[in-house]
This record gives sequence, structure tokens and C-alpha cells, in this order.
Amino acid sequence: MPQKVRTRFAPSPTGFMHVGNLRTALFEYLIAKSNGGDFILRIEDTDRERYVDGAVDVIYDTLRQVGLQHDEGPDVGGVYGPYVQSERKGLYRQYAEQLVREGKAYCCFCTKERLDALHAGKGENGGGYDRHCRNLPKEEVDCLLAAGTPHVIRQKMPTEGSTTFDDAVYGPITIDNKELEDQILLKSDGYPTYNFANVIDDHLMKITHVVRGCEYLTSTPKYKLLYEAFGWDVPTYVHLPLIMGKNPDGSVSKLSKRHGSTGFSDLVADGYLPEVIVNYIALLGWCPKDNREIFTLPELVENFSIDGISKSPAVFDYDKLLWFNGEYIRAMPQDEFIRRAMPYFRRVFPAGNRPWDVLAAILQPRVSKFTEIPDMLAFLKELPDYPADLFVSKKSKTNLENSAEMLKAAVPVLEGLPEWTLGAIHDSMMKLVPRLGVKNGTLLWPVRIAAAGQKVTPGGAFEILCILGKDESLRRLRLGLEKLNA
RNA sequence: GGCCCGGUGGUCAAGUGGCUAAGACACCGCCCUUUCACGGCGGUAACACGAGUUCGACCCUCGUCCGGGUCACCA
Repeated sequence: MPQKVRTRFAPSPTGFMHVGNLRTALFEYLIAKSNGGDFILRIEDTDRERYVDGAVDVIYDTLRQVGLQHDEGPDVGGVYGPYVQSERKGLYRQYAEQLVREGKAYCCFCTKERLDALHAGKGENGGGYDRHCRNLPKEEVDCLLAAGTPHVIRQKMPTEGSTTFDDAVYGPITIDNKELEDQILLKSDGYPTYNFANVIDDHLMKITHVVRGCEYLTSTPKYKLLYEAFGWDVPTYVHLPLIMGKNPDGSVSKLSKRHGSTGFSDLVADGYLPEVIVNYIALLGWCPKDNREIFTLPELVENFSIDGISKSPAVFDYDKLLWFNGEYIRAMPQDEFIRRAMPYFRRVFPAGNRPWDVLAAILQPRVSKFTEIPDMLAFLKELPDYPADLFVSKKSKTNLENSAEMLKAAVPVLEGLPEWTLGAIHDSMMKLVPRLGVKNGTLLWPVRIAAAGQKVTPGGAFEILCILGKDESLRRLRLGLEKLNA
């Protein structure tokens, strides 16, 4: 009977959810859920200098928005709590001291200055910590301890041989032990280092799959050595390829703020839908068997498998993200589109009613982000100051003269409409066309130009007139006529 | 610089010794059409390089080059 799969998302509360972190969370969730396992949230707040108030809420908020529901965590509880590292502080010291007792770790009294000097003077070979305190006489250690000398606890790393672990995506990774310095387990402020707390908690919380970005690949042997020091089973490691950003000079590097919006909330503010962000980042470094692209979260769970994870880094492509966003918007039922677009409609029409369905019909196939709506509709709010030659269209066979005739013919017909609906406008104009003996475009082009005041518009003449309302429509057509006569 | 990991079109990517090397985004063209968009159709464009192994290499091995990551009392 295989043990139940358990993964954990272990963010630091920095107040910012980087998409790289979110992608890691997503894969952790997928690995757990696609195996019927549990997804745990653990807050890693051991760096008290970087602690930001309210940052934990950003984490909850993000997970909730994307639907990554955790089975255990600070807010929902669980049998392996507490799930906040600062609340587990005593635990770590206990384990660190155990290793000291067993001769696998030791107290180091070196000052920050001494360490800095070592690093500054580093030459060819590493130049890390020189293990100065590794073999201090016991009496000296006791004496320093009794005097309350600040110290850290370091693990004794092997100085020879090599350490190998097997990664689920990268395969076996081997590092020479001489590359490893005696890692700090407990800081002088009594808090554990990230690496140490991670191992202790992952073991205690029975995490089976440790999923993280591959920037941790080379530090993983250190983890393995810790597990071995305790005699614990090593979990399965799943390292994810990095998400890269494209620099202005064409080079790429780890995605960061200088590449654009990289925070989840920034992307949402830019108009990207949470479900789109999830869908897109799932495909960054993972490919389903059938090459499908559009996935809901449950569909991802259904199709996910670790062997679809790729090894090479992926560049975050805003163009493709935008395309996804458009696809999702177009696939929405119209009432949902209207509901979600309403805040943006309201920026153009702060009050009153408009034929929202007509608006939705023209916008839904045209927008890739809701945030595009206000600019797209600006001409409805205020008629742009346009040049008369917009009325000239070769393809629609219009010129300044016949455009005036068209408008002259259209105005009274529209004026006489008993009701101002899309259908009524449409029918009246289409009836006018044969009477004038012209092609559709010849009548409709000038009407649309006069109504919109710009060459390119979302939607055609009928929709624009309908949304504008009768009074404003007629006012604009008459203005067009003036422009043509002048 | 040491160590680690990568390298299929501009981007995301299938591919796992024998293929005319998929698909998607972007780009270009055509069609649809009152403009734009949507949609449909078509197109440009790739196995980093050099040696091996093999009857045969994008797929295996080695080297080179390029790219990235990592070397903290940060996570």
C-alpha cells in the first residue's frame, strides 16, 4: 500500500506572489490531486527582517482566487500543525541540538565580520567557511556558551566523496562533497535557516513530494545529507524548470519585475483572468499527452502527470497569455461577460441603462482583456474630432458628395423610427439601401463614420447607433452633414 | 571563476534510432465583412557545432560553443 501523496506550498510572506511561486504552488497542487493526495500550505516566516504585515492574506487571497484549495494550513488547521514556522521555533532548536549531541553538528562562534572577510578574500577554491569552529575543544565551547557568546549551529558536512539524489524530472544529480560548506542550521537569533526548517517540517508533516524551482537543484544534496543525519527517508524531489523573462537586449534571465508584471495581483490588475493565468502557467514547463491547451483546474488535475514536465527553462510570453485571455473571454456565456465587464462599461457610462447585450455582442469577440474596454468605447462617450475625408472609402464606393446624400437620406428614416432597437435600425437601413440603389457599404460607411467619428470601430453602424441612443445618434449624423457641407 | 542543469522555428512545445520533424502564439497572405475583430483557409520559419556508435541519428556517447542557475546567519 503506497503512502498517500502529500505536497506542500511553502511561501514566505513577502506580500508579493510571483508567478513563478504560483506555478510551483499549482504543480504541487496538481501532483497531490492527480494522485488523490493532500495539498498543504505552510508559511515560512523565519526571516523576521523581511516580515511584512498582512502578507499572509495575500497568499490566502491568491490561492482562493485561483482555486488552489489547501487541505491543511494555518487557517484550516490539520493534524501536523502549527503550519507557521515562527510558531514552531522551539522544535527546530531541539532537532539541531540533537545533531550536536550526536556529533553531527557543532556550535560556531565566528563573527559576521570574520565570515565576511573569508568571503571577500575568496580565491580559486570556494573560499567559503573555513570550518574554524568545527573542532573546538569541548571546554572552550562550554566556556563560550556559558558566557552567552552568540553562535550558530552548523552541520558537519563530509569533506570527501560525493552526494547523489534522484530528481523526478532531472534524474540523478551528483555533487562533490567538497563543494558543500558546513551549513548553518540555526541562526544566532534562534530561528532556523530556510533549509533546515524545510527539512524538519517536510519530514514532520510527512511530505512525500518536494516540488520547487530548479534554482534549488544544487542545494538539494545538502538536504539529503540532513535527512541522512537524522536517519529519515528522503522525499521525492520534483524540480521545475525556471520561468524566464526576456530582456530588452534579447537575452533572458529569471523572470523578475523588470520584465513587466510578474506578480499575480499585477497581472490581474492588468486584466488577465485568474483562471487564464493558471491555465497559462500550467503549460510553462509541462505538456499534456495530447497537446491540448485550454484547461480548467479540474481538467488539469485529470490530465497532469510528472513525466510531462520538461527540463528546459521557459520564457514567459505575454502575447500568448493575452491570446489565452481572449479565448476565455470569447468562450464566456454572454451574461457572464456582461457581469464581468460591467465595471468597465461603467467607466464609459457611469449611470443609466444601455443595451448591454448589444454592447456585449460587439465587444466579446473583440477584446482580449476587459481593461481594453474603456478606450475602445471612448468614442461613444464623446465624439472625436475627425477629418471629413474619413467619409471617403474606395471599397465602399463613398466620397464626400455621396456621403452627404446618404446621411441626408438616413436621418429622416431614423428619426421616424417608433422604437430604437437594433432590429428596427437594421431593418430600416436595409430597406433604404435598395431605394437608394447603392450597395450596403455605400450607405453604411458614412453612417458609421458620422456616428463614431473614427475609422475603426468595434461593431458596425447599427450597433453604434443603437448604443448611442436616438438623440445622440441623430445629433452626430447632422454634425456629419455639417462637416460635409462645410 | 568553481559546481549544477539545459540547448527542436522569434516564443511555448510534440518527438524518444528509420517522419515530407506535429500543434499553439506571434508574423504574412487570402476569404468572410459597413471598418476592426472573430471565424475559415494557406504561408514564412527549427533539430547550436564537431567527432564518434550504428545499415541508419533530433533522439545514444564524447568534446566544443552558447544560455541559465547556484555558490549568505535570504528564502
